[in-house]
Amino acid sequence: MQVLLKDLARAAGVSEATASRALSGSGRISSETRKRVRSLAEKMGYHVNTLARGLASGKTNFIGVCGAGVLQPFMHRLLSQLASYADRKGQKLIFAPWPLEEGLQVLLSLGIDGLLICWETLSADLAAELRERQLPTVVLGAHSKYCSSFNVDRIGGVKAGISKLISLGHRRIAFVGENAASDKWQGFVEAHREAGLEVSEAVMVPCQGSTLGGYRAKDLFLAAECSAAFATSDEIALGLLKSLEEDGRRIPADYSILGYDGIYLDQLGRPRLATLAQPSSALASKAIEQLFAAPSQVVHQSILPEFIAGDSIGMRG
Amino acid sequence: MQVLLKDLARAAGVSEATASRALSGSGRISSETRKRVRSLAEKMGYHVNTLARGLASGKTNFIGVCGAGVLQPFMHRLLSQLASYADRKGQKLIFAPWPLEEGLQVLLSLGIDGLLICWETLSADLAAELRERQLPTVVLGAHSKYCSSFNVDRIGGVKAGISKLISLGHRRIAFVGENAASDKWQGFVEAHREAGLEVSEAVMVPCQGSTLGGYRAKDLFLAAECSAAFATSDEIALGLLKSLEEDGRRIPADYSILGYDGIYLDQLGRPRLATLAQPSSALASKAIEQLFAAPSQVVHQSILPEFIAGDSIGMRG
DNA sequence: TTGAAAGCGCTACCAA
DNA sequence: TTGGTAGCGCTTTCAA
Repeated sequence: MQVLLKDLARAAGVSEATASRALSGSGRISSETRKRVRSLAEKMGYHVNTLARGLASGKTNFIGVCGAGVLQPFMHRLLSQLASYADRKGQKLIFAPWPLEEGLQVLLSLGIDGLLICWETLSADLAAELRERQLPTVVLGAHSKYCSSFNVDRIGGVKAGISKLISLGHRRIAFVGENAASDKWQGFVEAHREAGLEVSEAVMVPCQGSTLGGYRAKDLFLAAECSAAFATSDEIALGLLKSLEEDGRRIPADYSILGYDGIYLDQLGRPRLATLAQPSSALASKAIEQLFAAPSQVVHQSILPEFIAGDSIGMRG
Repeated sequence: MQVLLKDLARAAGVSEATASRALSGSGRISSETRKRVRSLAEKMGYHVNTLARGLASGKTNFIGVCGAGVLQPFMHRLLSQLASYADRKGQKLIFAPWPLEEGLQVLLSLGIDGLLICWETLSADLAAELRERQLPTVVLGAHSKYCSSFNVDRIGGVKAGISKLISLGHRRIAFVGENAASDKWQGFVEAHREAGLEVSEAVMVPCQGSTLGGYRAKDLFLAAECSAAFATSDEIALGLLKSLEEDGRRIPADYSILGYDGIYLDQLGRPRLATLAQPSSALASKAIEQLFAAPSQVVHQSILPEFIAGDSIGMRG
């Protein structure tokens, strides 16, 4: 049989109320009673029923995680960081890897104490509902009008990466990626301007945001006559790199390639793609911190990606 | 304000009991009342409180997913397949990507209706606890003594893959991977035996199960004087491939490489690694099916990985 | 087919 | 510091 609170209370010779206090950590109670009840709970194999506790207290110690990115490759690092920071606050992460609206309903009906939305923005309607419930919410990897958000400073990150390429002697750098990536394009342009270089739109190599896209972008890239490429995602970078190598070009001797995201940080040893990695550790710690900060404080912050010096960039040949 | 069942009932002019019946789909109730209550619920934005429903009914419609593999790269496909099959049964997946014991406690205290354990086996203790709670449990990607399990037929899969290499003219194939992979080794040997070929232990190239491991295994592989390599994971395969190409060898002209797992199926276009992909779709549908089958029926099944003919294998040069 | 009422297991309030 | 008691929001008997 499942051990219930009343069984525990009876065995300890106290009331259910006292047993509950002993376990929950709050409440006024003698430390001796607490110790006794807790050790007994362990011995008897008692575990609170989360459902009942949540219903009675209105708190579940669950933090819901949803949003487009939840199952994306570069999210592994972020998710495990989030889980570990949350753990220190005694909270557990629950993932709802579905479309935002749907995932949100599940999470809300579970009585989560906080919500993290990853790589997606919040509609006004949803924001209103969340506000009404007073649910602490943080948006990660995007900006939100409605709640605290920790965005990635794509402009600054790309700018720093491109400056690095320029300092390595590259004077004509291709911008390979989906056109929509306008933040990244802006950082790209700013780095050039700061170095006193002109940027022609001819260095823009449009391609789909996949490895295949990068693979197919080779001819356009070569036609752009650049000595280096900035790819707006690591997938693109890897595809392009592969395709250039198959063509007999050497990386980084002939061409330098800089990626974005840091998807393979844990996986690839050498040769490692130089990339602008998502600042997952900073994002995670700030997000969790903010979730438990004064709820009235709405904070917006942008965090720079981390420049990872890999083996795919070098001095201009 | 949050809309509660009693608000809905009052608005519909029925008792809470009736409103509850109208929503839950079971219970005897006139279809007219049901329709009225349901449309009203939608209009008023009513959502059941999962906590309360779970507490009262003992059912949550949640299926817990835990085990070592939950956040591994090749699990993406499996997890989304699981989610979609579960959805058809009106169930939602909840992920607990922590060490098994810990994740299990969270899930159990949530009152899940079923449990999927991925790529891990169940200890006798845990099995006993699950049995006591009568929680339908299925183990995926491993064999279990204690509950239904759908394992991957690694032996048969590798055997088929190696036979394919043999049919392409390869007579001496390296086995690159961690030594622990004994199922795979067995399949490797059987394929040779069936073809009337001898297997020398000299073709065993031990290496760590990472891209870096594969990258470093190059010299040992070359020393083994094989025309093809079977790597026990795609990471290893990719590392080895990369390292050989850097060395000026052409794949598959000079060497054929076959991987295992299918981690990049969705991501990489060309060139695509030939691999033995985890049979995620079959695993997912069978697992969900079994979860709702007669609980007394314990089923054990092994499913063949899917052979993906990529561009990394070819006729012996 | 419906309504009234008794819980599900726990926490929170009040009084002692 | 403790115990009694009234719910949390829902489902599920049992009668009607």
